[in-house]
Amino acid sequence: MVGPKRRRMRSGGNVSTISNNIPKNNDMTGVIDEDESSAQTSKSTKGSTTIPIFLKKTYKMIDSNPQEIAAWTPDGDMFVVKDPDQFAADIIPQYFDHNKFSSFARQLNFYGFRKMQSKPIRNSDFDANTAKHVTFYNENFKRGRYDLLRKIQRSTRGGGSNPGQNQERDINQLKDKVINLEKTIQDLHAQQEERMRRLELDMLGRMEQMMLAMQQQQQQQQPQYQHLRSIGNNSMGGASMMPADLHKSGGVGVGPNGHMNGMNGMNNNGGGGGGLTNAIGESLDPLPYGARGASVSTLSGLAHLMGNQHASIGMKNGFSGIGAPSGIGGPTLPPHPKQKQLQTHNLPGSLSHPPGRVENLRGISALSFGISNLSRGISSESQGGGNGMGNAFEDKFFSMLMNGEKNAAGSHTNNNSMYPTPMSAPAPQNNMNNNGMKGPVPSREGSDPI
Amino acid sequence: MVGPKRRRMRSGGNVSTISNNIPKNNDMTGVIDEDESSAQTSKSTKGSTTIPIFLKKTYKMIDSNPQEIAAWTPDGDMFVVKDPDQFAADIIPQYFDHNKFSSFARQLNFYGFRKMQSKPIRNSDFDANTAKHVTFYNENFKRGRYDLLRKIQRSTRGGGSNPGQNQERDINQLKDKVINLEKTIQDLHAQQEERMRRLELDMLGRMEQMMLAMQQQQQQQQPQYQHLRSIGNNSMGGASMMPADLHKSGGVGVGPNGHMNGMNGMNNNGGGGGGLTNAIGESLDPLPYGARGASVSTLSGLAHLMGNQHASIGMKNGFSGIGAPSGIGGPTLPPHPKQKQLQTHNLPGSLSHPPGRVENLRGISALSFGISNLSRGISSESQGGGNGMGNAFEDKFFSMLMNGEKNAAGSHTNNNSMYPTPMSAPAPQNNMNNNGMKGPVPSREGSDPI
DNA sequence: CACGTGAACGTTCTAGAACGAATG
DNA sequence: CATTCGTTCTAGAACGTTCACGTG
Repeated sequence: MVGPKRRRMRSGGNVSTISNNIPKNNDMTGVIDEDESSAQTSKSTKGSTTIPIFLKKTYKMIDSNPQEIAAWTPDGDMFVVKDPDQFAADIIPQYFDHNKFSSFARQLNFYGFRKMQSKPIRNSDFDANTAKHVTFYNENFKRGRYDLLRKIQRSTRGGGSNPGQNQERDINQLKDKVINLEKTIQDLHAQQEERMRRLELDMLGRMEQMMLAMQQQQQQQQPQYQHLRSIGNNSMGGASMMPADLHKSGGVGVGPNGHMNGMNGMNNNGGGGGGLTNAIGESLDPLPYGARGASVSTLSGLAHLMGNQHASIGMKNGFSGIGAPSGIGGPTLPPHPKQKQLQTHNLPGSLSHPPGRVENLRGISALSFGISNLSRGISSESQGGGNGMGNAFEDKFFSMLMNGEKNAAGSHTNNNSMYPTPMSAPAPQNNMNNNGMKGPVPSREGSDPI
Repeated sequence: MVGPKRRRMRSGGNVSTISNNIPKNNDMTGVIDEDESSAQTSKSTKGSTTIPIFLKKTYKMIDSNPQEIAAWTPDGDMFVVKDPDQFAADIIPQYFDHNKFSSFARQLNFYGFRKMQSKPIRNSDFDANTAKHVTFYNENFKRGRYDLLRKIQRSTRGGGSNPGQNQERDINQLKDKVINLEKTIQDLHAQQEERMRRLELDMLGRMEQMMLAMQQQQQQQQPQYQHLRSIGNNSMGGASMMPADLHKSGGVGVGPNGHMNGMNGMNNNGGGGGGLTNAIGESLDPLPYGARGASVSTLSGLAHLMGNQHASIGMKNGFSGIGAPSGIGGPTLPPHPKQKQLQTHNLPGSLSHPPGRVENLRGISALSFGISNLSRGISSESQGGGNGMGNAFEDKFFSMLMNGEKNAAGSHTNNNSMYPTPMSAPAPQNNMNNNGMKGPVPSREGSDPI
């Protein structure tokens, strides 16, 4: 094969020339070749076993050349071309069909070799003797490890010595994953909002209902006579009403029982779905007393509250949500929620909402009516009761905030880990700044003086 | 230019990769290199490990230069160039291909170093000896911590020349990102529950308030015919009413029990729902009527509130949804808004909770009383009037959610540093603010002492 | 003015593309 | 003719060095 020429030298005449020069005996015989010689180029076999000719030649070249021109590094992990010019002129042509160092380097490149930096840390270290040195490294190209060559494959080929490819795949997969996760998160957010919205609507609806009911009752009652009647009849609406009567009359099982009864009555009304019942049951636990009591009395109270006096009270809190903002007019009604929110919102800017609610709650709590108790009871559920009324709510919010923060925090940590590396990250500046800014800096100043 | 000619070794890819892999002949001997050398071959190895040549050189430069010209600060956290001119003229050229201090500084800049201020605060403090001193600081550039250098990366760099390393880095980053995202999702799930609960509590609290207010009003108003009243009260549905009566009359189960009773009544109305919310919502659906009845009685109170006097007032504000909308008689009001809402809600079935709740709303909506208006009014506040009723609340909630999300989000991206502290703060608002605020502030200023 | 950053230009190394040659 | 490899030339990416600009 090699024998007679052939080889493409290709390009310029020089090369060719050179090649000519070259005897080509190539024979990189020695340890190396033999075997393959035949195998050679053909890709035939292959599998991993096939060793590209370029590698065989290069290995032999480094292994058997004058140390002054090219050689293995002391540890045998890399090879150094001490005099590229001479190497190109005298050595390369002996093995390849050209005499260009760049072409040799390109080939090394195809096979995954890397040029090692040769620059000294200190220029002073610069040594004319080594200045020209060019070192190449390949994980599987080491002195005495001819066997490793089979692991090296040309980059353009499927093979893959290049880890890069696999990694790329991984990267793409991960990117897809990230995209999906982000999407999921967005969906979750959307859902959350949706739920909250619904819940609010639901609550509002309920409130309306209550309002209506109350109004109606009032109307009915006013007539005076009716009430009684209503009782008998409507009773509740029954539901609740009924029980009441019952209780009275019978002195029913006041305690829980009484309730139960009442409930039952109610349930029947509501009756309906099992779901309801469940709900009810649960709900009760939490706020039982307060809630009830509150609610009961409440109504009338509300009017007041909302109305003039009370409202103001609520307002006091400061937040207030509700009443407060409303200022005068608002005064009466507690509707507030929003108002407060608004206000709060404005203030904080960022967190606006959450706080707002909290505040509102507080305002409410301020009312200090039985309600407050209720609220607590409620809140207590989640948290634990003891706190001041407002507290409960506040706590909730806090916790909420906390959670939010936590997340953030978590992210931080995590992120940190992430970012560090990432340098690549979009905003380098940020990274830099942050780093620089934070911790260290401050402390340091003092030091300056030095 | 300057020095020896150009050498640039190019740090680029090589450096990194190479450095790692490389055995080192490079010379950056000294303490420095060794480590890397081993690193081994594969370029794959660690991305992070790569240390830019600039840093190696600078480290070595500071570490091995005459103390008179450049040195570490006493604490080893920074380095000081005592005589920039001499440093530029004599030292820089030994390591780099130029002799300009500004170029050196520019590089330091790329790697995140900050120049510490050395100016004296008082003129009198001026010291000719230190006047020229220039101090640079980098969180990961400290005496005896050569290992930290790997954490420093060039700001502009996308990755290094080495694809492998870069890819690895990317992969790690992506993996971290995935972890964070997954965590975020988990948190979101957790938060969702929490938020819903809170929202419900909040709403319940408000409702209670209203109830109380109404009751009070009622009482006030009614004084006349008390007998009826009791009834009337009861009416409420008994719920609330009942209790009242009971208390009065029988002193029934007073205490808690009494409440309970009331509750029952109420609950029934509102719902017995367990947690207030749930109970109510649910209960309502089921038993609309009853509820109403109950509520009605209550309502009366409300009616008043909303209705004529007070309510109207409140309404004025605009917010308030309640009163305002209710306009005159609650009843009169056009319920609509909600209905619509409800409907929409219903649609979504998907969300488990929501739906249920929604439905409740529907029931309510069905009532189509003035209440609906009320609700709207309320909602409107937050948003601005025009929207559908629910909007206001929705907005709030949304915003709330948003905020929460933001935080989370923030965390991902920015926050890193920021949040850490927040949690502690008592007031939610504060927290938020703090968070945002914090991060940055600290950073630099201190340093400047100047 | 000082400091930090952006932009321009040069250098180095790696990778892509084009084309020839050899093998089957 | 299809495939693979060799050889060149060129493009891309990243860092290094300078110079200039904006902010305080």
